Amino acid sequence: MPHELSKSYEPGAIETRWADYWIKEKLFSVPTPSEGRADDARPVFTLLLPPPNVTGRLHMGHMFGQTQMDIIVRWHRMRGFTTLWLPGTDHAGIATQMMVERDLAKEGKKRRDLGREKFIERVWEWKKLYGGAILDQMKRLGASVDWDREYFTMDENLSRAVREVFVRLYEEGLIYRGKYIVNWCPRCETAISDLEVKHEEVAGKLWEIRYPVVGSSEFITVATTRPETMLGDTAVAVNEKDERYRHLQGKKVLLPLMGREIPIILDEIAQPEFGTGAVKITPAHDPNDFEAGKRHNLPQIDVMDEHAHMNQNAGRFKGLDRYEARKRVLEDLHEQGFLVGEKEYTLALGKCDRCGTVIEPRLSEQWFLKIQPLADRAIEAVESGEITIVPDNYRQIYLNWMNNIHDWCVSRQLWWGHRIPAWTCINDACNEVIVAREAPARCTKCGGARLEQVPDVLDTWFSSGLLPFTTLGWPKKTRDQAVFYPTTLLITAYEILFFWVARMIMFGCHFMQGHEQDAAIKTASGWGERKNDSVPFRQVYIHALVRDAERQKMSKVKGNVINPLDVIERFGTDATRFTLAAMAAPGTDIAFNESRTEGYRAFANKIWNAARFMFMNVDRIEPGLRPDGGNIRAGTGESPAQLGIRGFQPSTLEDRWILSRFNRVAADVNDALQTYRFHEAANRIYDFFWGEFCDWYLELIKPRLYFEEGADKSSARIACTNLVNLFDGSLRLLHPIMPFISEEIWHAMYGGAPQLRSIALAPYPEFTESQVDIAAEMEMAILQDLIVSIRNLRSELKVDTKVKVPIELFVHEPKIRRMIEQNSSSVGRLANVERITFAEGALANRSAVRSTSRFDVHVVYERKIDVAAECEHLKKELEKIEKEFANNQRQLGNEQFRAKAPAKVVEGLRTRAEELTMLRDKTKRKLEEIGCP
RNA sequence: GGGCGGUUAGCUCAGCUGGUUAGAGCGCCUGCCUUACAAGCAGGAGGUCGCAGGUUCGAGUCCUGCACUGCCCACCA
Repeated sequence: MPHELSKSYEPGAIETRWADYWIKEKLFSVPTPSEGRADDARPVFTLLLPPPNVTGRLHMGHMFGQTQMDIIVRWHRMRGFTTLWLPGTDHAGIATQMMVERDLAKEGKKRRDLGREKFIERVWEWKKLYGGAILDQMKRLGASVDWDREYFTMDENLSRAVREVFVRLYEEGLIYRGKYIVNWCPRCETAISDLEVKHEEVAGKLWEIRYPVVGSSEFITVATTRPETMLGDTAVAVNEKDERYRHLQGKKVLLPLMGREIPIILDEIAQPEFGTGAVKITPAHDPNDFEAGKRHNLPQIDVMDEHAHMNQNAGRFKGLDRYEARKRVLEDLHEQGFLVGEKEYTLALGKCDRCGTVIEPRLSEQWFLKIQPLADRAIEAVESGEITIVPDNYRQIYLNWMNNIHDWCVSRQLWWGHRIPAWTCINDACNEVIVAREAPARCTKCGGARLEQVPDVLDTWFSSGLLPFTTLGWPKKTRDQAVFYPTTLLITAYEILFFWVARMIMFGCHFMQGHEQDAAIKTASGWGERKNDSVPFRQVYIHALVRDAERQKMSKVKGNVINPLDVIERFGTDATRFTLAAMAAPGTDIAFNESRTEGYRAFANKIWNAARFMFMNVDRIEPGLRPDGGNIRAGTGESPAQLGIRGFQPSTLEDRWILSRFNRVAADVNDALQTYRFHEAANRIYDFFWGEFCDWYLELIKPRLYFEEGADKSSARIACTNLVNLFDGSLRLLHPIMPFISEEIWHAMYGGAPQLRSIALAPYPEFTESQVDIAAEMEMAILQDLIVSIRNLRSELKVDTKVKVPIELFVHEPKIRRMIEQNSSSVGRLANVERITFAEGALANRSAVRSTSRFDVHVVYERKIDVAAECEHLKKELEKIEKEFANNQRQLGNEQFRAKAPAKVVEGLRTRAEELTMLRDKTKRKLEEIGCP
């Protein structure tokens, strides 16, 4: 049966077909390995997908991350690991709630119009409607996740685990409830954590207001960037050391506009060098003032409501929005002569990460996680190397953050999320708060039956921080945990290092303390020591960010978001993945550039056509021929030597050469992937496949394939076998980066071998030393040099493409001359040469000659060369040689260099010196010969 | 206010632990529809590696300073 590949490469159809096939065949599903099963002998590789927001849409950042994950995952699977990539989605509290609220707004409704229950129902509907989108998109990317284990952070079992964690932490005294200043978003109407506040430098003002000192004609001047908060002032602080205010100790000031007498206190919050040295204290509206207020027992006067509108405590300003109030306060202060200064001032304004609204520090009752004990262990885990962070510089960033961590406000005044498992007794004035796994029937204090669950939900990151173990069945002790925990690796973007990675480490170390991975499980090598199995993962790889072609960070607001599906639509998933891989040098952000993708689509097309070429010949010469590589299975104890190219019978120079080159590439690619140098892996494969396999090898074997009618087919058969096996190996090498085209061609090659389900399960090529042939590589390099030299001369002499020219060749070494003689038909074919005449002496003093240290080659062609152009060329050439030679001699003449540089380098320079001398002399003679001035 | 990264060909980027002649893709120029591929083939032009010092036998690579640029972190009014 002839192999079928359509004439042109159309990625769309191929890619969707294989994506469906992989899922239908459950190719990437990993059943729980049972104890003592043979498979347990295989090492385990586990990767948790950073869960995208359930209602999210795929953007280039996702695709970038997932491409890298998929490459690593497929690579491990092919290398014989039991490979689990665990997918899921996050309920994304604020983000999702906002979307649904926006949707409601179209109907002119607010969430309170519906009420909590109805609203949540609506979110679930929304989730059902849009929730699968991102997963469908992932399928299009070819992400080889285990779809059978897909989770959602609000699944019942995960929710139960969240409650369990909360209750345990509460019982351990690590979760507490209290009234503190938190970051409040007036638009989202909820508290948010420090991490969710983004600071932005803006030009603002610093106003100076004077407060009259009671019982004196003096004033004390304070400075503020938020004058409206003065309505809630309960003191003015000055520094003890500040002589200017020493005499005011114990006195009071009359708060303007409010007519309230407030004390002057001594506190180091006031720094003499800053502003006037006196500072207003508003304990209900500023975290520093809050602390100062506690130190001095000051009342807390909250002058705003949850919308940041002024409340009854703001007197006549009640009802005004905070900025309107600011304006009016300033006007009034000015009128009454209290406003004495206004300066330009740059301030770092905190904004809500989600909606951009300016944050209001607000006094409110919240739940906090006492972080220090957790952080201590999380620091230890990284410092001790139980978790390694790559690239290394993120390690310090992580440690800095962890060392300066504050308690985490985990409660949110939202409706969508895990509701805090706490109940308030509303029986009379009891107010007892009960934290429990399930709703209690009676109050534990007063015995009353009227209990109400706390309305708050938990920060989204609270539940996602638990995923490494909750997705494996925690709190139950499961076989999955014994096998897959700790996960091997985490690949993620820097953005969520603190939000997510840090929390997972804290929670993992805490809740999995004492956990031990089944001793029979071999973990992947290269991921640090197995000292402590409570960590959620052994290594974290932080990848860079994708920017647009102008290096701008992509954001919906800017409208510069590149939709990967558009790119995929035009160039194919494989080409898009290859682009991302080829640009993914660790550490640096990438500017997504479509012209690259276009180039890699051309690469896919090149592979496609090479495959068509192969099939054309196989069908003609040896129909039914299949490669051998797929018949060996990964992880079955085959020695590495057997994982190279199988069934390859090197019978010619080009055979020996390509086999050797292939093994070098395999070595480099494995090496590159081990250290996340995706770009290097991609480039190596690209250069090999196009630059060596297609440009040289395929061209060189054509004479063997195009045998004469009735001639012996045996060398054609060998050529075919080699071709097929090499192609098979190359596809396997390529597969992690370009899974679709490799699968398509691979199946065509193995057509009718049903036991081979997918190239994704075939072994990954490894370096096989016995297949390296240094002599072949050297000889081939000379041959390539010769062919290129002839092509150069032809081009300079403007020889018509179709004309075959005779050449004269002088080779110093007999061995090399013999080698060229043996391969003269290759030279003839690839350089369009009619016949080769070997000269017995050097050919340097002739025009139309190219020289290297190994040979002189002369193209015999009657057309007169362009003397002027040739002169210019030769002069330039000579100049270059002289320059290098001078440099070369300078170094060799240096005694220090000869003494200190490695012998290899010195020797290299000496050899080069000889070459250069020879080339210089030849070039000079040529110049004379032609008669250049 | 701290910390981190970038600056290499017209454009987008490689260049790992310092070592002989700094690479690729795209674009550009020349010639080819050569029976796998014009999404191709062959050849070519194009770079004082941001600036100034330093270390070294030797610096795109290490150190210092500067300039420009981007990012992150930060409860000083």
